[in-house]
Amino acid sequence: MVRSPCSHATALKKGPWTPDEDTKLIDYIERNGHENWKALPKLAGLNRCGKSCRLRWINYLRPDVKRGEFSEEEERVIVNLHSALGNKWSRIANHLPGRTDNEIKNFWNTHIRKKLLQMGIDPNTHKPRIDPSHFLNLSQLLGAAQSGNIASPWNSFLKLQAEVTQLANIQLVRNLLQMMNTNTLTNIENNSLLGSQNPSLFRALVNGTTISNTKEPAPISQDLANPPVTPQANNGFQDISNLWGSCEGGFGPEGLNTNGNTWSSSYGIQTEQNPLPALVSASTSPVTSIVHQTESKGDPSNYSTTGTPTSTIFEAWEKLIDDDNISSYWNDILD
DNA sequence: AAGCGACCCAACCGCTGTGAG
DNA sequence: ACTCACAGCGGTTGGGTCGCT
Repeated sequence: MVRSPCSHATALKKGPWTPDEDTKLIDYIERNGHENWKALPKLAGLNRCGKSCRLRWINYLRPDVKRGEFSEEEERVIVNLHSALGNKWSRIANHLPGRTDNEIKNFWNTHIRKKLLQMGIDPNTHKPRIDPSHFLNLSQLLGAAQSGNIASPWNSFLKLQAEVTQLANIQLVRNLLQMMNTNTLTNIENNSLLGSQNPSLFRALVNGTTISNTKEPAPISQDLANPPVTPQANNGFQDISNLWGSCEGGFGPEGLNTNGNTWSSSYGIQTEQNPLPALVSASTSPVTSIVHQTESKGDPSNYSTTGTPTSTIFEAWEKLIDDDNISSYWNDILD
């Protein structure tokens, strides 16, 4: 392996760049360009290696570098792209004019990563950090609740309400996971998603509908068709899928789920309609209350531009998790 | 005000990809 | 086919800054 000249050129200066060095580098590149980074420092009168000059120019001195805080839109794009591309910072940076891979990488590690972790989402897999055993416990709880002795109409109502609430919560988890595993594979690098928040994506979250690309037949790149997926993440997905299958039976034939579709056993893209019916009324579920708030705004396209409190996946999660009524419930699932 | 730890980010390091010879 | 040199990428580091005690 050929080592970088910088690694053994100890006579060359390292560390932070001085304003004088910056000026020299800018002046030279503006006059002569940067076709040969190796030769550039000597020609520009800099005691730096070419690699260092290149990095300084690309990450800081380039005139089109955008400085300052990342916007919410940029953050959203980064998350969407990262969910499909992984730590391909350079490719992500291609979609954010003026932002460098280094800057995006730093922003991810210092801000987004923490944010995702706080929300109970694994920043590597973009899936909720779920211990399958918790889901088993939940399944058992639901089964026990359903098989409990119903002593009175009031008791029956309370049980039904609890079940409906939990069903709605589970459906949100399901929609999130489905969306993360479907939408990101089919829509990333598609301008309809990157340019602004995708209304379909949010509808999928709140309604349980599956994103499809019927309006956007843009070809899927090879990377997106075969995204990097860790075996561990895949297993977790299957576990949840299986669990959901068991929950379907548990909720009975009263119309809560009658379609019979099941999750794909892998990261295959589901193109059929969502097997789940519409959620129950908003008054009975904290989840559907979120849905209700948003849908009441009318045109789904409004979700993206008005900055409503539930306009992103993150915010939907945050709202849900922050709700005192169900915080303990989510802690069980997400912690 | 001082000490300390957490955080941020520019820069470095080491590796891979690629093209020329 | 092979070697070499360079560009580019992603992970990591360390110095500066900030906030808390």
